[in-house]
Amino acid sequence: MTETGTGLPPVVELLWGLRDRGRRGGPRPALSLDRIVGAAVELADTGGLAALSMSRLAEGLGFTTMSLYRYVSSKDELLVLALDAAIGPPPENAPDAGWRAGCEAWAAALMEVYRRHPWALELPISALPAGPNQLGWLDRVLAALGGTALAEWEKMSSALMLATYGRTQAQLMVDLTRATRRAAETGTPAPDWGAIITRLADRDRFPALARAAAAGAFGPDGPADSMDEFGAEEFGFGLARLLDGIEALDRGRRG
Amino acid sequence: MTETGTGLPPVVELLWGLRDRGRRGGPRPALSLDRIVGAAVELADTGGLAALSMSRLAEGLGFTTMSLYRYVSSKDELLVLALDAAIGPPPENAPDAGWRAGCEAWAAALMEVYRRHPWALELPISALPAGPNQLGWLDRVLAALGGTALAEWEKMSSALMLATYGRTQAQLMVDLTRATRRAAETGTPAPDWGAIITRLADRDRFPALARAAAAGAFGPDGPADSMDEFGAEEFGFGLARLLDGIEALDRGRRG
DNA sequence: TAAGACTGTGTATGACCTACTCTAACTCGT
DNA sequence: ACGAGTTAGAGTAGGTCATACACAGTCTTA
Repeated sequence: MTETGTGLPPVVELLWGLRDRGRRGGPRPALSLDRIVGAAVELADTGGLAALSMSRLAEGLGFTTMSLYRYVSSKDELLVLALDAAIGPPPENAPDAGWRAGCEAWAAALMEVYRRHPWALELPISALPAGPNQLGWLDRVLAALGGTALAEWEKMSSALMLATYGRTQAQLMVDLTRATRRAAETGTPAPDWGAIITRLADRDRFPALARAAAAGAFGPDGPADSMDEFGAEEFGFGLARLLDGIEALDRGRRG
Repeated sequence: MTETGTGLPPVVELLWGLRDRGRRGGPRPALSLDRIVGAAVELADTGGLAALSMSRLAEGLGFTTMSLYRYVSSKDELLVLALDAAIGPPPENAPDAGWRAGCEAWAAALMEVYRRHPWALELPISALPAGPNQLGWLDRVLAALGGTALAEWEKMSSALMLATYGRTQAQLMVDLTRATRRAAETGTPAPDWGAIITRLADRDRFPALARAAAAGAFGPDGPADSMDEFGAEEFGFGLARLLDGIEALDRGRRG
């Protein structure tokens, strides 16, 4: 058994590097947790989560599969570590830009992280964040929200909303680019969600949906059609509403 | 090959039951897609996504594993079908309750769906919704938003935000109950995220986080601690902000 | 220098998804 | 009524995956 006595869950200890008790014997380790996690991130970056198997990972490192289990107790544990590593340190806040701009920059940076590591979107968000990088990001958005008069728990809730927004928006971006790229590769036209909906949205059964489809709320002329236009209007709509809502509360709090 | 000539993607055809060309020969089918999908939902409901394997599913139905592949081309396809089936038909809108109450009720109903089928939260949201039930839900929230002066694409974006909110909130609920239940079963105390954060949030490295932790933004006294209090304050905070933001835009639009 | 601990290896197991083949059942046109 | 064609489900088998376990070699420490 590996007793470290911190009382923290094992994954958290690994995340924070609290397992580095000095060696008490045995061969000098040729591998390291950092190398493993780094290689895992790289592998997932290039081939997606499906490409990240313990055997492929070990092979890439030049070790046997089972050697990885000296550093990680399960693949799930490794995924948690890889996620925190992929997220990386948070961006610095511009100190005097106002809380709203700070939140916007933070959300944009988060989306950029997901764009670079799309496999992070495939991971089910199982537990609340506990890694140093995840907490770093959380700290930064809480700091940005420090410019408001919200209570601390309200800032926390707002931070969660912002993080979710970034994740969702990144998901849309990634899906779109994937579909576009696949269409270009295979020659088949990209399955056009707008066209599909327009076809399926029966006017009697789905009146509101049919109206939206007819108005081009999605589809070839919708604002979310091409990657280029993606940033223009629709991109920031949800974020703007969310920040408006926070701003309204802030104004109310200030009296 | 199975040419149906609708031009729709294969999964979509299955979702909408467009594959029911009459039989042209062969034994009378003893299985059916509906039975398979229904059993899959049931299996996932009781044992989670991990319990849903093609072999277990077939065994429960009294058929061989490979027989399922006469109805479904891959497990992924089955998951899409199971998801739409689990979601079920949308709730009816109260006609004259106002758009805000409508959206709130819709979000609550969505969370209830996720509570009943927590495995749906484990599915990576791969593509945009296209199943009849998913489109039904989308139609209902668009209808509720019909009470605003928003443009159609703005309603669509708002609907996405609301759906994401419901999903995220359900995720939190499910995580919480899971942790609580596991703690009760094993006797070990539930890993208290608040306590962990409080321990890890160094005042110098994570000042804003440390402040939040000190204020009890999470932790034993935080609003999200027990399942009972969960609904009280924090529960609706994000939704309220979101709806405030939409309402502000609506007021602006109305002049 | 002996004891003990630890690292990486090799082997093995069971679960999983799914491609392919085969047999028997059923429909339809004649 | 019958033969041709089609299909449903069974059976087999292959490949990948996560991981449990035992072993041999290597380094620290007393």
